[in-house]
Amino acid sequence: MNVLEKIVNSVNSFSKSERKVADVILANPQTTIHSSIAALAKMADVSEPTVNRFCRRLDTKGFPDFKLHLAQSLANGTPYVNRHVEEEDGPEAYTAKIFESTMAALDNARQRVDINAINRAVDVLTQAKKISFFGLGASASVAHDAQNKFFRFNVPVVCFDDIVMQRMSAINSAEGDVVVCISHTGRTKNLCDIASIARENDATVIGITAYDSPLAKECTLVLSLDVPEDTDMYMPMASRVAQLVLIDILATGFTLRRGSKFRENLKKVKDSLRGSRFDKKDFNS
Amino acid sequence: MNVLEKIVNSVNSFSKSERKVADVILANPQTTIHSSIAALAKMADVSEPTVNRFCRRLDTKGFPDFKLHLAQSLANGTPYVNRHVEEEDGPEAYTAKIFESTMAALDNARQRVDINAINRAVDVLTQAKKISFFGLGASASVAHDAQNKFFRFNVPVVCFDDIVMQRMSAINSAEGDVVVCISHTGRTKNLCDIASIARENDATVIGITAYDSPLAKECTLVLSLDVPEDTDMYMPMASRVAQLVLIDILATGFTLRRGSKFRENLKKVKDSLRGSRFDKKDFNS
DNA sequence: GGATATCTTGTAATTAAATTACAGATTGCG
DNA sequence: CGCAATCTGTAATTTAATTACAAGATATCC
Repeated sequence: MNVLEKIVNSVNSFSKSERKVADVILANPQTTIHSSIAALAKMADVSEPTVNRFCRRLDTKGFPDFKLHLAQSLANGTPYVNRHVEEEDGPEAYTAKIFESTMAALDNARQRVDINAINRAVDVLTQAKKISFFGLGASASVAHDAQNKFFRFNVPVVCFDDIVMQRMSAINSAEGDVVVCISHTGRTKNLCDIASIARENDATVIGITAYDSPLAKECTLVLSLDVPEDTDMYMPMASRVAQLVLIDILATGFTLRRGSKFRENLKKVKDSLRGSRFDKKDFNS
Repeated sequence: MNVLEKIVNSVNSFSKSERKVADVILANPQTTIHSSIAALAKMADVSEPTVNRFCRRLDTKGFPDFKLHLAQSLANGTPYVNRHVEEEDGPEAYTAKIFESTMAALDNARQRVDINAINRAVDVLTQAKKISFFGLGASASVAHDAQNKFFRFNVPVVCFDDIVMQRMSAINSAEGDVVVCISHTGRTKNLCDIASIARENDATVIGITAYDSPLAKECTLVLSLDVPEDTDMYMPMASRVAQLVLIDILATGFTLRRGSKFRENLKKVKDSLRGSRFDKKDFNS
């Protein structure tokens, strides 16, 4: 866990002097990592061994080790201890906060993601006769993006953001088909229906959704991200970015499984765009 | 700059012994930050002052300071010094690498993004009579996502991923309308045309695209991200995530500008979904 | 309410680590 | 081949961190 957070959490278990140390560190974390134990002790108006004991209490080997941990915490972002956007934030503040909170969400997702599930999903996808991506609302754009990636693999891919089309498509699915249902909450009724219908028709259903949600229950395989959504803005933000990265991972896994010969194929797809674009050289000259 | 990268870059300017040190550090960066200068010197089979000189050469104050910098570099991700996915990577490796490279790209974008441009874009958007989002290919899903965010603001929003519709829409634009063109490379001919047409019809054109690209030239205001795309996969990945975060930022800026009363409106939009979802309580019971 | 036990905190001594100064070795160049 | 410049290591010095111990504060129990 992040040392800074750890300090905040265990602030109650500190003694009076240790608390002084905590306050000084939280107030100037950046200064702390460039200070000696003597300097910090002076700032907090305590003795050097107290600082040392403080470090030990946070499960570090000593002061230098503590500084290392602190440096890592600081590197991981958050000059804003609070990453939530607030009313009075200017452009600089909210821009930084959104970048930071998105990165933090990704970091979180990385740690929690189930590698085995990803591997199995890639298995299933590589063997699919047809792949369908379904999402509604904000998740629809994720589904579109997935389509855009997977159609390059020369596999039949469909993507619908319309309930009726999704339903018809699901009813027509058969064994060997893979249906990917995308929903952050996993509580969208229509999408649960789709998953259920697809399963009844022997398709494999992969859910990119919250673990333990109604949708998850309907799926053959669940890829759970569990990104805590910042509800301040009443919009899906970080969760959707994590979903996209997951799509990237699946697509990458897919190409790796297919081998390097297959990769050349992707290059062809990319090169096919050349005619529709301004050439780099043309433009520079 | 990241110390690890710095080491890799300046590997040529090192002397023989310094290079030994560099090799050892690059091979076991995690071990390094927990070693004393003596231990590291032994591992690299050099003397302690050599290690110290090595640290100084990288613009750090000395060995402890160097360790601090190294710790920060490591915290920012990359246990994989090379973040590029490789043929022989297993699921664990490529999953981690994609998360890491995406986060690195976001961090990079955060540092380069032009706050003033964002602020002006928010200005323009808040005053728009109508907002149009246009993108093609991979950028189309970003445009969809933008639509999904901005339509909540009760502003007329359109989004087309079809060149003909885009063109018609652009021709119909008028003063006070804002057209947002999204393209990573900024070299998609059709989209450049759209931007040009929209401008001729007095719309304000915001480009989310590469600085100094043909598309950028056609825009009133450019939001440049300059995320270096990992071309190994021949697919837009990190760049598109950065674009999405930029959309989040614009949407957030928009709501902040409108004030807290407006925010309640967003809650209403979100609450309107309730009927289409399984209730949390229903499900848990 | 006082005495004892426990927990805190600081001082001083010790140990460990990093840095500097200097000298020997190596390499490059005339 | 020899001089100069650069590199590298040894040993001394300095600095920083830790430990041991004692004094003070606080709580507890009779």
